[in-house]
Amino acid sequence: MTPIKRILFFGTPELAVPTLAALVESGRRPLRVVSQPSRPVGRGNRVQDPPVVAWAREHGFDSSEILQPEKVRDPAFLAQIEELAVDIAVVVAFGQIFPRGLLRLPRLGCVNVHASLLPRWRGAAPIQAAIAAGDERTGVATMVMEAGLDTGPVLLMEETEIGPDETAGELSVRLAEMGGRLLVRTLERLEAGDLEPRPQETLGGVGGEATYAPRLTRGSGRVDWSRPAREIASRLRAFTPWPGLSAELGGEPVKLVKAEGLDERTGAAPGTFLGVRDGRLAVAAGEGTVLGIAELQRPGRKPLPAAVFANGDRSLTAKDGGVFS
RNA sequence: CGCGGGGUGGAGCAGUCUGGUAGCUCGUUGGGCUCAUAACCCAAAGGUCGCAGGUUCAAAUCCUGUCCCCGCAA
Repeated sequence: MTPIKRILFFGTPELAVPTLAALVESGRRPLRVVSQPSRPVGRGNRVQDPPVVAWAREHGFDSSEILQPEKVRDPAFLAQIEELAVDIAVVVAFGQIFPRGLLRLPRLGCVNVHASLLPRWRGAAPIQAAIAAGDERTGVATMVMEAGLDTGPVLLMEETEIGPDETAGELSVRLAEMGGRLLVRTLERLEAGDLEPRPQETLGGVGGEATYAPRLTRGSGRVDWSRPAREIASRLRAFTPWPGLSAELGGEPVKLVKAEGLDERTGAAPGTFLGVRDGRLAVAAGEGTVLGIAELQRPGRKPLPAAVFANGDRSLTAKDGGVFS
């Protein structure tokens, strides 16, 4: 028995909130909640607290318990942490790389909640990467952090299926909840002393080979019409709700909001608009496949069901129009 | 004063730069065709062009102000 009482929580976005909530609900209220600094965000450039900070404030954490260091490797911040003499640090989607010094500070080290079946999809965007790659299963893992990014030994891992129509946004919500519960179980078992960290190389390929999921870039992804429809649809789900996937029609950008592969073949050039099928725009994709776009959006406009979009959009009916690129 | 898009009949849009009393697709209503139809044909109804003011012989269109909606700042 090694009681784990003195806990530090590191997290920033919405994705991290359920984990913090699970900690608090399980009676392990962190000593401090650490997030990225509040920055001017949103229309009008107003300063907004990150979701984790907002949640903490609403749940009884006062300002002295919330830390928002510009850089965690700042000596003053590290000294502050050292003084707290914590047992463990819990990290989920924090957004800054931990220096070695910080990794060593907690008595039991730092535990990260990562949304993939390690060692598959290490890195910043594991959820999106899994969907984009067409994976049927993914999960969450708790692991002991070490200097390499997401390379540390795994404590617990839990799998789940990726729904055929599930978007990254939807899957994130589920995994965040799962991650919170998994973390609590991890702490319980660490406390009980019956949990051995397993190096990722010894996991027997649960998550497959080690792969890396790079941070998604700002700005929308671009449809590659030469790819099969199913692949385009997977990428779309992975990039929903952010950063989105767009194409060009009639010289203007269009964002795909919802699409799927159709049971239809065509000899038409990729990108060619084939007509409306059951409320979807059928567009030729790679290898003779056909993509069915159910919902799409013009810049500055709201998302429209394909049938409605087709009524107003002239590019589709123009003599030489009707080609996506 | 962070950057940008938009507000035109019930829905989605064009028209605004190069002022001249409003157009397209869908929907709605009536009629026709058909064994029948969400299909097709014909016809009709429906808009103070966000709001206010200004310029003009004339403003959806130009100018000024104002309200509202939305995207981005990863």
